[in-house]
Amino acid sequence: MKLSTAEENYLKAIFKISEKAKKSASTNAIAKHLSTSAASVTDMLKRLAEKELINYEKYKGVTLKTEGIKQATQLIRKHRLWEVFLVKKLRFSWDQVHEIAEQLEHIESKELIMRLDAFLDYPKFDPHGDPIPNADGKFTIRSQTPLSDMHKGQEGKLVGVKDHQTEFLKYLNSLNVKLGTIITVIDSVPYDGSMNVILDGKNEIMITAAVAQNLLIRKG
Amino acid sequence: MKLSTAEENYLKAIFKISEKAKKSASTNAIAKHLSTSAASVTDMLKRLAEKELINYEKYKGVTLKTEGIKQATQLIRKHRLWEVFLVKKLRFSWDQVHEIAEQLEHIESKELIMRLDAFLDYPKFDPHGDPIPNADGKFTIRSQTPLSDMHKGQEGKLVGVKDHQTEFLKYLNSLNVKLGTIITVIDSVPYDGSMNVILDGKNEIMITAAVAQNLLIRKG
DNA sequence: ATATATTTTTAGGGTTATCTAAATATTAAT
DNA sequence: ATTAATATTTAGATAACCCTAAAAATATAT
Ligand SMILES: [Mn+2]
Ligand SMILES: [Mn+2]
Ligand SMILES: [Mn+2]
Ligand SMILES: [Mn+2]
Repeated sequence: MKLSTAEENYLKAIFKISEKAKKSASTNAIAKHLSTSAASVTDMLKRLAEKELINYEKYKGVTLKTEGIKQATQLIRKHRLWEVFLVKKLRFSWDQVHEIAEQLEHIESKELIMRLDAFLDYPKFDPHGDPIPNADGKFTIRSQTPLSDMHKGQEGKLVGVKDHQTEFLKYLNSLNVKLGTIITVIDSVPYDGSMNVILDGKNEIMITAAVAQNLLIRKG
Repeated sequence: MKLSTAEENYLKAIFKISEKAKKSASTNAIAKHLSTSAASVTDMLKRLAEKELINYEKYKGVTLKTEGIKQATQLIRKHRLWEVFLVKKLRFSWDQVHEIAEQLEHIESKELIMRLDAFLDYPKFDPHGDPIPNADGKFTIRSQTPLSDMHKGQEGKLVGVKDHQTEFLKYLNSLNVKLGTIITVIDSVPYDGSMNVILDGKNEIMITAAVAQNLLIRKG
């Protein structure tokens, strides 16, 4: 089934919202995610339901049907592969690639994605540490903990970030925190959740709770 | 100025038609080029004229204004750079890349094109031998002659093809004719314009006039 | 020069994807 | 259980592109 860019974006939004909330996506949540009006969302939901891509009942929120999941997953696969390309091959910084990948993900060609995947050597994770679904839509699962849940003395490697905003990523750049950085918790302040950590066994820095919540660590 | 995909395609069509015909582009020529109706073309021409991208007078055909030329040229630059990427990096065959490049050319990011250009080592020609305009819109000019205009005993290198259709390119593949192939004219038949040629000093083959007209040779 | 053929434009519509404002349904609070 | 707040849908428009059929302008042929 050939979908429009708008339809694809809605499916991806529904996928991401229900993945995070672990329940059906509400009209307002979709509207917010896509920076559009609730009325426009209702409009589109009717059309997506008509095409059998989603389960939609008035006032009840939506979930993706099998074909909707497949389409959303493929879109995410394309988005993340392109992000890898932009960072690994074109040497973009991880804070510059999301917007461009938002466009590239809609390019339609099975062959292109197959070859891109091979060219990049079948990456399993994107530049933000997000898993890249394979051609069958399977995601690699990885055990990870938000830094904010770790305790004094614990150590691990930064494997992902929750927040993808340029602002946040640039701040991490300025702290010299990147994927692969080894983070050791020196202590955490119960009062405000801030933490003192050591990066790669070298520099000690202070990290606020807001930042710690968005850093995903693989312990050990 | 931010243009829609449709607007960009019209500008490119007008550019190519007037380049080839060396005069203004007619409504019908544009319609044919874009496989759309003449009515739709008139509709779009009004909008492009409104945006000061073209010179348009009812019934008189259109030419591009400065900004229209700039936009069309940049689009061609992007198309051809992507084609180089697809062939050189993703190992597509030259007959498979045009359709995908038609999509990729509309991705908007100055930075992306700059980096792609560098990644590809600043190519001057695309996989079909067409010149890639530089960032300022300048095309490299190259002396070239259709094989059909060459005479017995003359020799040269294949540097481009006029016809870009998959059908034609696949036929060339089957003849083992590619860019860079040295072609020596053994003789040409005045009756039907067909020619006998030698490829890279090895195999002798026969080429019809229709094919010879679409092969561009740099003599010597 | 007039008739005929061709090209181009206009008229009238359709689809997709938006929007704002108003109406209705659902949820939360008293 | 009403009422108030919030969420969602409907109503009515608009803009961008596209269409076919009909009208008008231009080009060609006799
Ligand atoms: Mn992204
Ligand atoms: Mn990412
Ligand atoms: Mn092409
Ligand atoms: Mn080309």
